[in-house]
Amino acid sequence: MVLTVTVAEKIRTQFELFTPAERQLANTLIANYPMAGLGTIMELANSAKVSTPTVMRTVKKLGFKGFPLFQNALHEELKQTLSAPIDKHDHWANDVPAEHILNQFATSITSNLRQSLKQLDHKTFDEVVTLLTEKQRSVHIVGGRITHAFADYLQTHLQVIRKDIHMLPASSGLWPHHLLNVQEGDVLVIFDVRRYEADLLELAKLANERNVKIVLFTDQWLSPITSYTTHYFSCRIEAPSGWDSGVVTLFLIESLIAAMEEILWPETSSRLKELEDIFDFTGRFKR
Amino acid sequence: MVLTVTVAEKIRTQFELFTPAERQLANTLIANYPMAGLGTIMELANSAKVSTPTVMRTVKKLGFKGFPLFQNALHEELKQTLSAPIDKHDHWANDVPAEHILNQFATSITSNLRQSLKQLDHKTFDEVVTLLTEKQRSVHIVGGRITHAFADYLQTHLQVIRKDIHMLPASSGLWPHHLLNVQEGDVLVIFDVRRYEADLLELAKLANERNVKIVLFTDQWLSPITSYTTHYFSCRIEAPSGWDSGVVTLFLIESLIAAMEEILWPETSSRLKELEDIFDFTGRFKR
DNA sequence: TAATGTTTGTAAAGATTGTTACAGAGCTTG
DNA sequence: CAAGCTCTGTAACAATCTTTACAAACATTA
Repeated sequence: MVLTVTVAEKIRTQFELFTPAERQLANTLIANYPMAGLGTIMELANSAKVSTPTVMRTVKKLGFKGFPLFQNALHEELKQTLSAPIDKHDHWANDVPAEHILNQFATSITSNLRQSLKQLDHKTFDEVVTLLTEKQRSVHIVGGRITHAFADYLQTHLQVIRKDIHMLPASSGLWPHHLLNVQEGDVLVIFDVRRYEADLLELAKLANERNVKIVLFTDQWLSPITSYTTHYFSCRIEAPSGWDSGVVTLFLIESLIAAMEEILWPETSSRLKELEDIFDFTGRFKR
Repeated sequence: MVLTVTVAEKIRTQFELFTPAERQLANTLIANYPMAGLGTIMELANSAKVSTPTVMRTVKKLGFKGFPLFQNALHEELKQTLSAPIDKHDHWANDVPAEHILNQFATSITSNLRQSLKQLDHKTFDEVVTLLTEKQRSVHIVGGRITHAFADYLQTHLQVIRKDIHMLPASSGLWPHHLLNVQEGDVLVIFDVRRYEADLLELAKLANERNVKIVLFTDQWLSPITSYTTHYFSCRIEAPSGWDSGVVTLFLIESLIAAMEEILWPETSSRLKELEDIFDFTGRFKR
C-alpha cells in the first residue's frame, strides 16, 4: 500500500478552501506534523484552540470518513517515515529532494545566521539600539544598488516608531546636497555589501568629518567604510548561487526594530494608533 | 519532563519477568517499534495475537497506570525522534542571554522557515520558476506599504537575469494606467501580507480578468488575492515583537532568483558581464 | 437595517475503547 | 493424580472518545 498523497499535501492543496478556524487548525497541524494528529480529537482541538466539530469538519473536507481513519493515514505515513534512512529526516522541505535548491538554501541560510550571530558583539547591537532611539538624533538611511531595498525596509518601519527618519535619495548625485541637512550627532545608517560602492565610501568620509555617527551594515569581508565607524554589523551573505543572500541582514534589521520598539513602546503605540486611524480613514486596507 | 528511560528499554530490562503471552506481545512491540503501540489496545492485542487484558497487564507491569498513559509515553518519544536537530540550539548568539531579543528572534525565524517550507508545495515553486523564466512573458512586480521593499529587491535582481521586468509605481492611483502595458500571459508578482490592502485586491481582480498570471507572496493567513491566483507562497511572519518578519519572504525570493539563474545562466552571464563593464566604466564601484 | 447564508461552538447521543471481574486452561508439586 | 497455583481469555462494565444536531455568532448582501 503506497500512499501517493500525504495528509500534509492534502492540507496544502485544500488550504484555500478552508474557513478561518479550519486554517488555524491546519496551521497547528502542519506546524507540529504529524505529532499533533496522533492524540485524540480533543487534544488536537485544544492545541489548535478550536472545537472538536471543527476538527471533524476539516478531516472530512480532507476526504476522510472519520477521525480514526484520518489518524490511520497519519500512522501509515509515520511508518514509512520511520523506516526510511535517517539522513532523510534532515530535510527542511518535505517531499522535496535534498538537492533541491530550497533545501540547499535553507541549509546555507541557517549556517549564515549562526555564524553571524556568533561573531556579533551584542554590546554593539545594544549600543546601536540606544543610538537609534535617542530622539535628539535624526536618523538618515542610505543603501547601495542592491541594498537599497533594505534601506527602504528599515525606513518604512522606523518611521512608525519615531520621527526624524530620512532616506537619502537613490541618486548619489544628490547626497552632498542632502548632507547639509545632517547635523552633528545625527545617525547615518549605511548599507554596503560587495561590491562596495565608491560613492558610499565618499559619503561616509564626508559624514565622518561632520561628526555624524555612522552605523554600517556590511558583509563578512567588511566594506572600507568600517574605518569611519565604530558600529558595524557584518552579516554572512553566502548563498548557493551566483548571488549573495540578504537574509541575515534583514534578520538584523528586524531584530533592531524589535529592540527599539520595546524601548519606545509608549511613543510607538500612540503613533501606531494614529497611523491606523489614517489608514481606516483612507480605506486603503481591508478589515 | 525529560524521559531518560524509553519504553523500549523498559521492555528489555523487564523481559525476563514477563509471562509467555506477555513476551509475545513485547516481541511484536519491539519488532515494530513504536508504530505498533500507536493504535488502539485492541489493534495491538490482535497484531500480537494476545488478548486485550494481556496488553493491559503488560502495560501495568511496565509502570504505566493505563494504556493511554503508555501511549502518551510513546508519543513523547516520537516527538523527540522527529524533531529536527536544529531545535537543539538553545543559544544562537554566544555570550548573550537566551532572553536577549537576538536569540528570541533567531528561534522564531528558524521556526518560521521550517514551517513555511513544510507547507510549501515544491511543484508551485518549480512552476513559478518556469513562469518567470519564460521570455515571452513580461514580469510586473508590485508590493504594498511594507512589502514594497521586497518588490524592489526582487526587481533589482530579476533585471540582471532577464529583460522585460517592470515595477509598478508606488502610488496605486497609477496602477490602472500601468495595467494597459500588461499583456495577456504576462506575470504579475504581488506581495500582500496583512493588513491586506484593498487596492492590491482590486488590482489582482483586474489583472485576473485580463488573463494575467498572478504570483502572490502572502502570509499564513492568506491574502484574499489567493482566489485570483493559482500560484501563491504563504510565508510565516511571526516574530517576537509587534512587527511581522519578512525573513522567510526574502528567503523565498532569493531561492527563486537562484533557481531562475540556474536555468537562464547563459543569458544571465552575458548580461552580468555587460553590467560589470558599465559599472567599471562609470567607476561607481570599488574593486 | 433586515434578511440570508456561513461559520463556529455547545451539548447530547452514539460508538468505540479501556478496564476489570471472573472462570477455565495449563502447570507444578506433593 | 489432585490440589493449588499461575496464566490467559471471555464478556460485561465503565470511561472515553467520536459524531451529530442544533443554535448562537458572525459576516454578507440587498
